[in-house]
Amino acid sequence: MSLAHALMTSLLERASSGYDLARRFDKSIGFFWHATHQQIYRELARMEKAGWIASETAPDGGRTRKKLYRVLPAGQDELVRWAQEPAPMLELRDELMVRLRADAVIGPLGLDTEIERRMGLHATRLKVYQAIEARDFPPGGEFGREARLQHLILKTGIMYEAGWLGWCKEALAVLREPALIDHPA
Amino acid sequence: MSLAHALMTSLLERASSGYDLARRFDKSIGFFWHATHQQIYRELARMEKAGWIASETAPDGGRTRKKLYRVLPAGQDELVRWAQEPAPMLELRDELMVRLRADAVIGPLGLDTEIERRMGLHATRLKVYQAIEARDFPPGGEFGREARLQHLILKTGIMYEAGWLGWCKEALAVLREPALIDHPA
DNA sequence: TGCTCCATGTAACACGTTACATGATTGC
DNA sequence: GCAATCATGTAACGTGTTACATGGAGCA
Repeated sequence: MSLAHALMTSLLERASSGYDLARRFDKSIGFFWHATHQQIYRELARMEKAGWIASETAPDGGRTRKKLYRVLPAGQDELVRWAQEPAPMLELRDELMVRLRADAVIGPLGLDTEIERRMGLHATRLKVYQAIEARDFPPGGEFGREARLQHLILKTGIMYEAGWLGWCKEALAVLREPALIDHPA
Repeated sequence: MSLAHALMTSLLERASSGYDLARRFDKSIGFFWHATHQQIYRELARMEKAGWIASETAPDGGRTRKKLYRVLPAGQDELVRWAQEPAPMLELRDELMVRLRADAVIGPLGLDTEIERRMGLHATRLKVYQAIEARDFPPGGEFGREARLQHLILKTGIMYEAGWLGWCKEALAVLREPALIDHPA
């Protein structure tokens, strides 16, 4: 399990409530590691029980129910330990591959529509990442270690979306080759 | 859920037993959609109950317990229906991104070793895919619709592994920039 | 008053992983 | 005879998803 470690990393960057974390996991961090608020609350409760994090009521005089979590030394130790064990690779496990295979066996299923839809999604995300890059990492800027690593993560997203965008174009070309229509099977 | 649909696609290509499917999901198909034998047996039982597939004892005179599954019309209808609904995108959800972020916040954690390990894994897979491509889709060959789509799927794997291989090189370069060691944080 | 957002949770279910179990066949 | 492989399964658990529930705060 590594949601716990993702959350601790976020908490080290800034002490937060579950709600705050859920929103951050819907934006920046969430582009690379998505989690719902239910998952987050459940995991925070476990981590507190394990002694990795501690909570205090937010310094707003009890106006809200907000709980602020911070990472305890035991939690940081655990994070360091975990960071050094081998990480499982991200598997290429895409339902679209199954659909393409089904299309190959059964016959044309109209997957080009679906691929066009996804091409739009990838293009949108790519633009978002590129906008963030232009804003946070302008060319010519001088950056320290932390910023360079964050930039690397962002560039991973850019590479990823650009790669899939290119793939969509190729896939559409293959699906629409006249030969595929003229000489079925 | 789409393991059921992946299994039906495989069964359409060839009627098989759970054991056969498990082996195929450990090789060719498994490069794009992994599943353990336990998952497969459980899913086959469900699918038979749902009337999507049917089993018969293998035509080996009862020498083995082998059950051969084939897809029923209801199963193929379901597969066609499913193939036409939108497919969830493959999310970039890689523990290594979390580790890089932790490294950015806490300080150097020696992730270059891990990245080198993964670089080896990607390189190995890439070679496997390229060997399959050279064997099954030699340049200059003439292929029908089915083969072209299978080739597209294989090329997806090649693009994917080659992309990550390139990423690993860039990540190593960033992690080893002297500036990152000379001017921490 | 009613709507939206803040903030935290419970419950049930779907899916994937790991460990364990059983027995037959094949090859040395 | 013994080990490896064939072939099928049960059980328990961890994680992720979806639906539902609760109540306060801010604003029109």
